Amino acid sequence: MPTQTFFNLSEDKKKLIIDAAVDEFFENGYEKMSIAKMINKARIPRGSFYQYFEDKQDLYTFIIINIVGSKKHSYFENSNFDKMKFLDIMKELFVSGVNFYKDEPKLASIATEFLNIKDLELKRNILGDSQKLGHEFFKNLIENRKSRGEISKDIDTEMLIYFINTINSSFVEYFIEHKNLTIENNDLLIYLDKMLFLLNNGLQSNK
Amino acid sequence: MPTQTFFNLSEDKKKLIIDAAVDEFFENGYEKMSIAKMINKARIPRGSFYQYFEDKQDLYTFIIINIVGSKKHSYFENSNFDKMKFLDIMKELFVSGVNFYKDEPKLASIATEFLNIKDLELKRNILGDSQKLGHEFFKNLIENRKSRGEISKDIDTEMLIYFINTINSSFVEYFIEHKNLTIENNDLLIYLDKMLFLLNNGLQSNK
DNA sequence: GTGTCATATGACACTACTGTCATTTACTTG
DNA sequence: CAAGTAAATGACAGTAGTGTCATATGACAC
Repeated sequence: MPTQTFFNLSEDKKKLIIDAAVDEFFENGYEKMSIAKMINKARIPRGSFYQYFEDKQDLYTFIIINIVGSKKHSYFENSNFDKMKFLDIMKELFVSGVNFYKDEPKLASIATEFLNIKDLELKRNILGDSQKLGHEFFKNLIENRKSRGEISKDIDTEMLIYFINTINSSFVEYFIEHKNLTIENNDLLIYLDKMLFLLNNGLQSNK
Repeated sequence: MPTQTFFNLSEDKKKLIIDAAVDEFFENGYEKMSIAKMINKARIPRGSFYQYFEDKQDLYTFIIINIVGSKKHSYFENSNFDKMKFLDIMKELFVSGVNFYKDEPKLASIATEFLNIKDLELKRNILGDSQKLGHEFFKNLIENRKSRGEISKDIDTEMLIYFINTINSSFVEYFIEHKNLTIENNDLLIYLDKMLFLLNNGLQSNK
């Protein structure tokens, strides 16, 4: 976490620093991102950076949790899930991911890179216990829907959670690679409906 | 591609170099992998390396295509797909991925990292046209199965290809993270069957 | 105005590489 | 063996960073 000195800075200066850091992480990824370039972009002296942050990981942790995490969260929070169909919740989850990407492409990109980080030690250092929250949410949701008969009890919950996380992140990646898909012209929603159709009915679709 | 000088080396020396390079790529990933460390491990002089390879990307390309690619390929090649059920082909695809990981964990790891590379330019440089081969294989397979009535024609082919690729790589990753799953004690196959069940029947499973 | 504290600053020493090149060595063949 | 070619070698110059530290500056308190 940054030092008190950093938090004492004016909002403008903090924003200047964070923006430059986000740019650098976005452009070069965690590994190749260089503090030298970032302080150059933000036009702050080298010494100052080390007065604010311990090192690159310290800066990254702050950005992932306090910048990326908090903004992303706000996109998937406001609905009354209890009354919604499971597939509609999934749809909203996927769409909120795309909307986040559209509004904050750099932050979304950084988030995606973070999710794909192989170094689990680093990931754990950064996330602490908050990684479990998403898992709990899905687990409760799925088990609730099983009891309502909306999801077959033959489906393994853990497997379905993994499955959903996988296709969710791949859906956003697919959107990024095919940027001509947009929510506005509906192509994206058509694609999404195809995917949810497959998820719901399986290959045979003959119910 | 390596120079003729490299190919002229004895098999032992080539193996020594490739093994050291594979180790380094495995341990540090493409970005952080250092030629300095690798030549140190292989105990070849710096000048020699540059007599064999142009640079890191040249070495990487060679390893991806001629070492990883060719070995991986051999795991999913020998069956008579035409007579098999679609789900059994999928099963074999997933299992062959796990078997490859078990026999060649470093190579499999390098392959997974390669698939997740964000720099599409680099990826294209390395793969050339061979990236399209896998896609064609699945496309033919799926359309063939649609005409046989094994897969519903309501399913979008492109989407299904993407879907399968996604869950395939996620399946191997899931296996890596849960190493207690093994083919020997059947846990892995049970998990795989659950996944294929979901893929086949969808969430409702009430056909 | 002086002391004190927080903060700002950039030169510096250090680390970890990369790619080159002049020189040496080894191998081959007439 | 002598000449000629292929390959091996490691010192070197250059690049791109990291983290530190002595010093400078500004602001406020008395």
